[in-house]
Amino acid sequence: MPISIRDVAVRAGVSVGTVSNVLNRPDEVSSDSVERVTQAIEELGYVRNDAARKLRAGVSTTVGFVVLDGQNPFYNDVVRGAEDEASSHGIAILYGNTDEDPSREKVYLDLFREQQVRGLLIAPYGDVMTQLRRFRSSGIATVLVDRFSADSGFSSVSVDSVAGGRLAVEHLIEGGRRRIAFVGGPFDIRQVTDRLAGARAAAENAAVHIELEVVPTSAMTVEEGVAAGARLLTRPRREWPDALFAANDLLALGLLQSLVSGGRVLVPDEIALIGFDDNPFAAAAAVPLSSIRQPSRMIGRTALRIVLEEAADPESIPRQTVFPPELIVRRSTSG
Amino acid sequence: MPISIRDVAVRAGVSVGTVSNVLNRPDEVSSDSVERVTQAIEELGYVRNDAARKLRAGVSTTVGFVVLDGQNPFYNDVVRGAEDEASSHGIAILYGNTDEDPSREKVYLDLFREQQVRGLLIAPYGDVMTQLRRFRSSGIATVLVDRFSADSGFSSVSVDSVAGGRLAVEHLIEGGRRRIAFVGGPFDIRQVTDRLAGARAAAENAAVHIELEVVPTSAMTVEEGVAAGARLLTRPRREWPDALFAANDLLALGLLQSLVSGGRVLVPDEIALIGFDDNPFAAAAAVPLSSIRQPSRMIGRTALRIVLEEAADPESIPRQTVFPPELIVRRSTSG
DNA sequence: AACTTTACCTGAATCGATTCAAGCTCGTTT
DNA sequence: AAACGAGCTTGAATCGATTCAGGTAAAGTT
Repeated sequence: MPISIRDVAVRAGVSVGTVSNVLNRPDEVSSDSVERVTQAIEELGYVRNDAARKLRAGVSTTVGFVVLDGQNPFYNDVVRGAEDEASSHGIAILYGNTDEDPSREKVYLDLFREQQVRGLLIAPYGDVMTQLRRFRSSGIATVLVDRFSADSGFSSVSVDSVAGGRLAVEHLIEGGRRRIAFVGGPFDIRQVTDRLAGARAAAENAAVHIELEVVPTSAMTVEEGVAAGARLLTRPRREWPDALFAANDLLALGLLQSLVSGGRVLVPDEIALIGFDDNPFAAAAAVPLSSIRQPSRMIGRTALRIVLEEAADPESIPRQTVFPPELIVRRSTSG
Repeated sequence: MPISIRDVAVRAGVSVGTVSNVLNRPDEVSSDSVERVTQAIEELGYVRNDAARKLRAGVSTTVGFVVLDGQNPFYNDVVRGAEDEASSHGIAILYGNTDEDPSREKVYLDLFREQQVRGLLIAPYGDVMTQLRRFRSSGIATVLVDRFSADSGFSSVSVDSVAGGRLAVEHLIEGGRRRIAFVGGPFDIRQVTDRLAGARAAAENAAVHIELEVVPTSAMTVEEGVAAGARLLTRPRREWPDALFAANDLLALGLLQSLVSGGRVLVPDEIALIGFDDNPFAAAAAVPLSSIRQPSRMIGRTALRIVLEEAADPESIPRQTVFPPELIVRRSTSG
């Protein structure tokens, strides 16, 4: 026997219309009624039936968030930011983690469309543009997260990865490093190529000559980092780079593990190391890791705010929001 | 102009009742009708309006999951397991991270009750029993995750923390350690006291004399681990314990950082270290961390399965599912 | 031939919150 | 005294999918 607005109305001695008004526009109701209704709600433990509300008023109180790697702390932080903003608007988040699997991506998009979410945030992996256009034609506002896409016609919130790459390599150069290796891949991930582009720009603009080599990986995981580190160390010592820039902190943690285990390499004395994302575990590594911080919570917050605005105003024009990255210096580059 | 079941009915030349039957019990409809309706749905790009469905049929296609620490990889894994199970049932997950804040916990519970979720999974922090009982009286199935609670009248899925504590300390003793410190806190978290109880049991049952001291912390974070490690190291060397058992891997990572930074202590030679949770970053630490693994995905999967079963059968009796923990040995204890 | 059964289909009632035209009370204006 | 307006309240219509009593036609049974 769930309690309906009718029960509340009876208890408060008013009509259902008045109860609804108390809930939605309390200023148009006498304070006497407001009080009686509020009390009745309290006593009965009434909660609005969102399904009925959604059906009649056509407003949804959920926003979908599809994330491509739920295990990566960076995305957890982004979600956390979105949550903060959402809960202050009384909005709940439907969460879907695709683990870089395009078929899961599709499943979630269908599911969320059935739910008629108010809006959709997505950190896309595969080619979801077709799906997303269907969303838009259903009138569901959509914002891309962590992916800049001027051409797609969707709003986006991301960080300037090129600037981030530049920051990282400039920092290494300032620290006196001259032989730098970029470790990352695969190269069909936009963020990877952007970060590398930034690194290249920094190397070319430097006042001194910089050697920049690329050490490709097949994924951005700790394991791949370990493997890449081991490969580097098979070289004769004088061919080692004197600094590594990893495309994200998971890779960097793996590299670090390879380098320091068994006391083989002194970090940063022999090789400096910088990552990307400022993963909370990176600060806690054996040698605390320098990194490029993305304002992850802010990204989530902003994305949610934009999606709500676009949901409210269907005429709104897609906009690209780009945040600047921030250099975080720790021991791994400041020997 | 969203497309409704009525549009589909017109297009297919049948009644709305038949369309609904095609959607929900296709075996009671002639194959001819099924085909015509299916095609009409396809052509019109119709998707069910879940709000109307929920309102009338009272069935919900979402399950709420309230997590107490969204930053902890352990919970991310649990959520991932729940997701897997959920999406195979066409169910979406409403996600709420409380960050150990009881007021956020309350907000989410209200929000999810408004949404009339099919069921609720919760890794509770504060005292939510009152709230939860209200859930149950609304007929919403509820399962506690990562918290055993025979008395509460709710089902639960968790790991035997006492056994885990025992495993950890037995392993340390077998490795020849005799002066063991348990690092953890606060002690109003059930998992902490359970893990300590297991540690105590192992120490008491050992064939040799074991000194077990308790080093309390005010939270289970990396920072607290670092602080606890620093405190330990202020003692004269001969008063150091020869092994540490941290109540979770975040603490252990912090301890490790304190111990090894600057080459102060050899791990495991001088002090062995074991954690709990088998956090993926623990395997990648400077000294790979031994730990007690919880079958986190399995926990999530199972919890979701149970909550769906209970939602389907309101007469069902609450049951406690307890998984065994598993010892994972890495370098930090096997010098 | 009269009946029962089977296999489908139909369409109105229903879920609960919102909305809005219409109504009611009082105090104010003419 | 009649007319008016401000301030509130009321209750029926509505959203779209589901359900179910009732209906129909064809097949099966006696």
